[in-house]
Amino acid sequence: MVQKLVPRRGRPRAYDPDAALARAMETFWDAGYAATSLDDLSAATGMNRPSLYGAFGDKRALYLETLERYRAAARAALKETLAGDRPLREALRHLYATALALYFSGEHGARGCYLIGTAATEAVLDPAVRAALAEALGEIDAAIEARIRLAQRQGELRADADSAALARLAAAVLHTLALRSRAGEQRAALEATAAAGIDLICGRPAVKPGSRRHLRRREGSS
Amino acid sequence: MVQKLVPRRGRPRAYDPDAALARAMETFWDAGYAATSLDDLSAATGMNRPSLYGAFGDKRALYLETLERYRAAARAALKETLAGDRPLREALRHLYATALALYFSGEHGARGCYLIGTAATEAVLDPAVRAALAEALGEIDAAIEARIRLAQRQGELRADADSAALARLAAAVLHTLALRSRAGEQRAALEATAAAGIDLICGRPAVKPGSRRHLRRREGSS
DNA sequence: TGTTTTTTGTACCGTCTCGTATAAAATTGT
DNA sequence: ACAATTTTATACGAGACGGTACAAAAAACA
Repeated sequence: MVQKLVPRRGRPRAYDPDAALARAMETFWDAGYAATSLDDLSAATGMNRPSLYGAFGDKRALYLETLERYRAAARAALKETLAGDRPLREALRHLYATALALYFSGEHGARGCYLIGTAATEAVLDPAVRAALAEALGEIDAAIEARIRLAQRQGELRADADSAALARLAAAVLHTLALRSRAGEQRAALEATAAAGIDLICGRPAVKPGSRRHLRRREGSS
Repeated sequence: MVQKLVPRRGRPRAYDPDAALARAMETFWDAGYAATSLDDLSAATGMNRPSLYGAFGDKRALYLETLERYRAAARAALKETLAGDRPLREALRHLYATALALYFSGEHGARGCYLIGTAATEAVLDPAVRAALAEALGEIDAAIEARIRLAQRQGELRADADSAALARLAAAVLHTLALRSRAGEQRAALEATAAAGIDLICGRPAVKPGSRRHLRRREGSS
């Protein structure tokens, strides 16, 4: 990653670009894009304004780069948690646990998902942000759908289930965790909701603890 | 509602406070709280800045009032769509259809839910916004849970299902619709996701169209 | 008609905003 | 040691920002 092989010609930069990007992301994450000033970013990264400009361009370009950075991290997390070496239930449990750990990692309290906390607001009026958000959501859907199809091939889930629809609902659980954590809900409540979502998606209906007698299911009325 | 009974003493106000509040909300809805300036609000409402100040207080107080207005509308919509005069499936279908109609009603394209589009961003650093958001989400959960319990009493849903957990997952479908519409997803895709969510919650598994042979369900692996 | 009361419209203030110009500092090459 | 190159640091400028003072306007009261 670090290509410091041939030393550059002039004065060496006093910052690590990727670390600065991470700090900038932290700042946007708490306050949102619009409420974060260049002074805030300068203070968070330790870079003064001209250096910020030279490294990333203007505020919006910097923000778009943080979105790409977050997407790359999310991609890696999806690949790791949804690996095919364990049952689908375990994979989803791992996915939701990893997400909650991230959503609750803020210094100023829980802050949820970076995309939902910052990009969702800008998405209406900024096409680039909207595109990044839509692509990120699509990647999550696709990764979960691929894992569900694997579970279907392995006989964990009935083969005629709509894997795409189920994946989008599994992603919906992720979305609600992100939103609710940002709204201040307790982590234990979100863990319970994640577990209930897994039960619903993987085939066991949500049942009040203490009254799970038999697991057959009523059919819908229509 | 209108108490114009006894005419006030001084010069009559040239605006309708509630209509102005609605216009202000439209403005926040598109751009978010932080990116909306008082000039934007002045232009949208037709009120000049001193009038805005006299009527609502500062920008934040005005925003908090729009949140209350939205919550009141949401409360009314929940009551209407979740009425007990039809099956749960129909009630949820009506709820999601009403929500989608709202989420796609923006002038600058779909904008999703007002709370998710604006309040979620401010919630981390503004306790009042966070409280309003949390209470609004709680009201939605509670309304859906009450409707689910009714369905259980009427035998539509098995009585030992965890109504609170199911309600939070039904709300999660609402949250994902709000987010995805703001991300630019097509309305038809969201309608399909809503239908799949109803199937999952009310008891019929999501099945690929064209292969719904029998409706029995696999059990979870654990 | 004149006084009182409330709202409107304009103009303004201090502050913060983003972005940049400019010079000093720190390195490589010769 | 000196020139060339790149980054840093300070400082600045034009404009937008939130919020308010003040006088004109429009109504009810006397």
